[in-house]
Amino acid sequence: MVNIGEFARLGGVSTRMLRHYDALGLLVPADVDPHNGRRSYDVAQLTVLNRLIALKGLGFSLDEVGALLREGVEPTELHGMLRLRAAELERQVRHDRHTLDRVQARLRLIEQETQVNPHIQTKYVEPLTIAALSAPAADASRQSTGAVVQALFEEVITQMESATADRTTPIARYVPTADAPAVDVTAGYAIAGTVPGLSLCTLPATEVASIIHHGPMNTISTAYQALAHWAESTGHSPATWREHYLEANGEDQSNWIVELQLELPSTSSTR
Amino acid sequence: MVNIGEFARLGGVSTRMLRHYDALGLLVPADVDPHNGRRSYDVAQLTVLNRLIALKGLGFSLDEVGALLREGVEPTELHGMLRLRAAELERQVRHDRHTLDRVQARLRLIEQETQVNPHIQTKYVEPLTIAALSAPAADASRQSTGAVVQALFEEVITQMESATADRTTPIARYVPTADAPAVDVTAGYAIAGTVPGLSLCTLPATEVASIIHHGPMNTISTAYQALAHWAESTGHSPATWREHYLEANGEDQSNWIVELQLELPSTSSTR
DNA sequence: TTGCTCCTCACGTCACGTGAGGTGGC
DNA sequence: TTGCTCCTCACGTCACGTGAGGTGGC
Repeated sequence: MVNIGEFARLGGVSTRMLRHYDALGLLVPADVDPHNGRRSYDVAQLTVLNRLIALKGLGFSLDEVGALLREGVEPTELHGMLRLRAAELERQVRHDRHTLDRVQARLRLIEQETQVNPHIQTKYVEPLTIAALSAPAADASRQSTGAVVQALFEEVITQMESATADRTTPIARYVPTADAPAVDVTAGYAIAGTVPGLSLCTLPATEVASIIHHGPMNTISTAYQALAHWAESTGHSPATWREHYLEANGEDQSNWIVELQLELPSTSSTR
Repeated sequence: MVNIGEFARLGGVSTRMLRHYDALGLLVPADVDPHNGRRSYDVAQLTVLNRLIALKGLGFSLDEVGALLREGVEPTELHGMLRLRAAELERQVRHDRHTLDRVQARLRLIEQETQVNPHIQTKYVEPLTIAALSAPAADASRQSTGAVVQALFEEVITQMESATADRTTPIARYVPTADAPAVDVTAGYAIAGTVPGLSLCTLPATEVASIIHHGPMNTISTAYQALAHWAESTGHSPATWREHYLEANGEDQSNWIVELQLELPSTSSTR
């Protein structure tokens, strides 16, 4: 039997937290002096405290931790709660990544505006699973692809809305076909889980050359030309590319932010 | 000039939020009726609202948004704030990923306990940058590697503490050397940024066979044997492997959770 | 007797959601 | 006159941190 200060030290928590857990009934001291209210804990209660901390560390609320601590939670029930938690965390991670992408795009925009920088950046992108639809376009020009992309997104949005899936960054990918000037267009949203009516496709991890465009889509050719110029001067031939619509809300396109990514074929390096 | 309800609809926010932004001085209506207090907004104020929403969407607090909205923020200052934000988001993503790993490990533990499942799972792991140190061990046995790993971790922790870098999952990687039974051991923590005195090394993305161990390290051989048995039966030769110490706090190892990952050489597939 | 630990309120945090209770405009 | 929108409080959210003000134990 130790007092609250000692128990807190042993458990690596604050005394305030222990009083809080007591108040919530999560971890009641083994004994309370009826005269002065002082709490005494059994050292064996450290096990409970550790489980409490572990569950809290998995991101459960104290309410949920309480439910889990009370004996009688069947493994299947715990399993269900953990699956929910995992799904939440996946959503959270995707959301934060999306925000991070947007913050980084804005950083690069500022750098472009203040200095005459090489706007092009090469980077590695991780594999990306998107719920998407595909269709061919006659050629790689914006005149040809624009309508195709728009139609695809409208269809994708319809499907996702009826499935109440949450959307993050819209992404389009353009792949040259064997059929001369025609390109295959894929458009969709990064997602976890599945959406009925949409196929999930995983865009491969790859090295890309990336540039940020700011403004309406009808002025994006500047960025494309810069990217094409870069590709030419570095000996790459433009091929498959992607568009990440990082800020693209509403019809007013004047503040749209779009990242163009040119996929660079792996130079069959070490790997 | 529109009333608050109309302005809220146009901006896609709640009237409550508009009143809140008014109270905080972030977005004051163009006019307020002195008699009945009704707010009127200028449609041109939608620009401000949109900027406010955009900044909030990047994760800035309303206080910070306020500072950014007041004119006179220089690009360099905004740049600084965005860099801070990006760093925060990276930390957040790493933290949530770590939590997700732990939740998933517990899920697999429950599955192992309830059913006699194949405990081994193959999966793709993304490239992982860790602040780490390396040293050779005489052979791959735990007797040889154990002391090396422990010494490495102690040194890494010392360096990171003096740099006040925050640690997440401890990770060890074992790579066979040309020098017969000896293996190279690398131990460290996933991290962003750099730590003086520690080299950053990026573990490659790869397919792995993974198994979860629960309990003290002196009982981990069961898991190793299962993994070795699996490798043998599927035609893989055990080679490079990793240990993720998902739950490993304090000296009491009885609740440790460790994920073993056997790297599978890429079968030179499509990519 | 002096520190030290312990106690119980109770406010503050962050960005609103959600009523309660009431009033002016079409 | 009836809905409809608007108004201003003010509580609730979540897990504590942080004093304030006071008391018992070594």
